[in-house]
Amino acid sequence: LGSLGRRRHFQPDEIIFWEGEDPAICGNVIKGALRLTAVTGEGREQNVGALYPADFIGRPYPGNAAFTVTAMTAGEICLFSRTSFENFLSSNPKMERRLLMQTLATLDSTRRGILTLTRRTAAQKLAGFLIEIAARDETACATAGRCGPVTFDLPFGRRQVADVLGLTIETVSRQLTKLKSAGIIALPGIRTVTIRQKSALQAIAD
Amino acid sequence: LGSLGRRRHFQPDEIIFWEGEDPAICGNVIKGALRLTAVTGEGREQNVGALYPADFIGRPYPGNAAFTVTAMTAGEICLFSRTSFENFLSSNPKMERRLLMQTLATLDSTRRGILTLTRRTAAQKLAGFLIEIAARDETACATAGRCGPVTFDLPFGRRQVADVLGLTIETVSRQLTKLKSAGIIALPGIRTVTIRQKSALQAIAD
DNA sequence: CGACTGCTTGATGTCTCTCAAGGCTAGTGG
DNA sequence: CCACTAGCCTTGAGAGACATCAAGCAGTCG
Repeated sequence: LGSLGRRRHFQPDEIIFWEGEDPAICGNVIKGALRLTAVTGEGREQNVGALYPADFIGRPYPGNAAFTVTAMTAGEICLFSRTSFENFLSSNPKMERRLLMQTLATLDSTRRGILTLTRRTAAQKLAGFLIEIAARDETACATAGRCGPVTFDLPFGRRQVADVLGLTIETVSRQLTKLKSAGIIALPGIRTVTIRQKSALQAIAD
Repeated sequence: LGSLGRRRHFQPDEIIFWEGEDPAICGNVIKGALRLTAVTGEGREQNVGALYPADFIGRPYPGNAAFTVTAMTAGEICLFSRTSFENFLSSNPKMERRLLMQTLATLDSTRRGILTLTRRTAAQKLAGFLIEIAARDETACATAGRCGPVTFDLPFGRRQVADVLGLTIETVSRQLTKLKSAGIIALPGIRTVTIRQKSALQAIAD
């Protein structure tokens, strides 16, 4: 698929695209995680989406990037120039269809995310977030037993968790300690989380 | 384009698709406006998007509808069965590309909407909402002078405004009366709004 | 050791929700 | 024509959740 692309590695917090510029390139995530952020008038950041392996990045057609793309973890992307990508799509209608399906799926999950951000309490957001991260981690590692406690690393710090969930770092921290006090999770390391009672966490997430 | 589609008219509050069913049809909006809503665990509704003429509706590939589609106004849609639509796309790669571009644009504006819903106060949300509706109405009618007061009808009631903005009807009502008291808007009718000081409204919206 | 960064914890404030009551309008039936 | 009812909107009082402001703590790097 991507023999005509150029591989590029990235480090955490590296910025791939800036909001407002026209990068004229697009590509696919191969490894790692990136985030899309927009900035409010007051200068606050808000994550509006995340990109994981196989996700599409950039815009295949002219226009300024609507969001800044920043690396959350180390990883790798495969970049194409826009023109070569367009040519590729034109000659591979199947790929174009696949891209369309994927974009529609992303749209659905983005809309679903709106619910999370608007109609949930901080506790619900955080519980849901932990479950989601754990699931993503679990599929990658497949180490954990179904019922036992699951341990994983958050791919980033409190600030970024807060930006994803639309909260402040203080609220994130308080909710985490509350979950810890309740015995639902443990925090063996600063970025390490152990889910001790997944059912309870699920109940909070609703 | 749509000679193979079936026309269907709809009335306000008519439900086109239910969340969770697999409608096996998709189509385009021709006239009117629809909204996509999701329901929280507690039974509260939240608008996650709106559909206007030329927007795509439904899913072109198998899968349950992620959201309920309800008419906001009277209007008309052009519906295709999924299979005929897929065939159409396969034989018209240009249409498929157009649909892809449109979906990407929708994704961008949906992500942009997340900012509005998470990082803005009730006053900011409502001010921005009024400006947006006014602009949409204005382009349709093109009656109003650039600087003078603009009068238009809200396409729906307080409850739906609240659902769009992620607020309660009480908060919407309070913010409206506050704007009225400040002389920024007038409310000649229950669903009619006059913008008296657009610049002030814009300043509040940020 | 001291500066720095990221996390936690506390005190206070404010915005919005919730609950509750009252008003306006429209439609209905006597 | 006038109660009467039903919806929708407004308005108020109170509570709760989260943000903000402000320290304090624990690692890390020079």
